[in-house]
Amino acid sequence: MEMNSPHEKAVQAIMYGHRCALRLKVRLDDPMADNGSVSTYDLAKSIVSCFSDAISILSDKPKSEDDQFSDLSSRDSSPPPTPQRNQSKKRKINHSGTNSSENWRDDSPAPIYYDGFLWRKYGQKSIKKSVHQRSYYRCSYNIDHDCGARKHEQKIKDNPPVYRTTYFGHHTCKTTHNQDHLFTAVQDQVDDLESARMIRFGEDLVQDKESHTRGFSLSAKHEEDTIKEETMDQCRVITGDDQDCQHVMEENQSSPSGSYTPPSSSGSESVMCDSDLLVDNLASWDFYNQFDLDCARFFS
DNA sequence: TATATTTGACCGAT
DNA sequence: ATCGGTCAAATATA
Repeated sequence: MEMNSPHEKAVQAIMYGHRCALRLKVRLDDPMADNGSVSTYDLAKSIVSCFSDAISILSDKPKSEDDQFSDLSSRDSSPPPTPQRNQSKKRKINHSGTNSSENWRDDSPAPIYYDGFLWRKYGQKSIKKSVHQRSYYRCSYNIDHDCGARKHEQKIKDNPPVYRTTYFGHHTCKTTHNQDHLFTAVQDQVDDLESARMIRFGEDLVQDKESHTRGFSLSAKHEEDTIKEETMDQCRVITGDDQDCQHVMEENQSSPSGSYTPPSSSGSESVMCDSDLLVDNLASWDFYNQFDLDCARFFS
């Protein structure tokens, strides 16, 4: 099963947000039950971002479904990375001296926090034409799998913010190992917390995830943190107030934004893939809904 | 201590 | 000489 249609992406975004919301609720119900590795603010921000994503995807349907995503992937053997989770405009670019079929540009209102691949930052430069610096990333499997994929990311516009990510080369690494660690990891955290609660309701959704023994870091998270600090700095200049910055940033946020720090995992031997995640989620979706109703009744 | 990021140096292209 | 991309030592982080 492929995870390509906008509908499926929207469903995933909503499910991700739902998991974050569940965790937030768990924490609000019983602050001691949570290990506190993720701040309440970050959880809330993730929830807002996920719904923004879903809304963006669904409201974009009339024009983008046919000509942008499907068309480009079917025409080219090296499509942009999937799953794509931000509202963005993808464009093939011509770059003299390189194979243009392997280069992609992606503009989005927020830094891409997860594009299906793991990246390692290897440089950052001031660019003549822009006040914003450009960050350089290469595939985290650059050495392990001799993967030559790279990307640049740069904020190219303020108000509304536009972040341009340009992809170069194609991934020769095993993408099933590269993709979906974030979702897997996030789901692990939420599942752990949910398991504890669901037992109270006589249910047992504990699943063998194997992921807590793995260790990896998400460049995208740090990438986002950098941008976040830059944005905060800009806000401070204007408002001189950190709380205002938080509000402004929250309103401008339109992607899950990496605020949710996943647990460590080495990822290199993960076998979790799209279909696993989707089936798993769909299987528990009805239960989650019922669980919400039960909780609402129980705590009201 | 291992791994990732930061940041000035280096280098090729123009 | 300047610019943009990459390297790699220093630094940060878990």
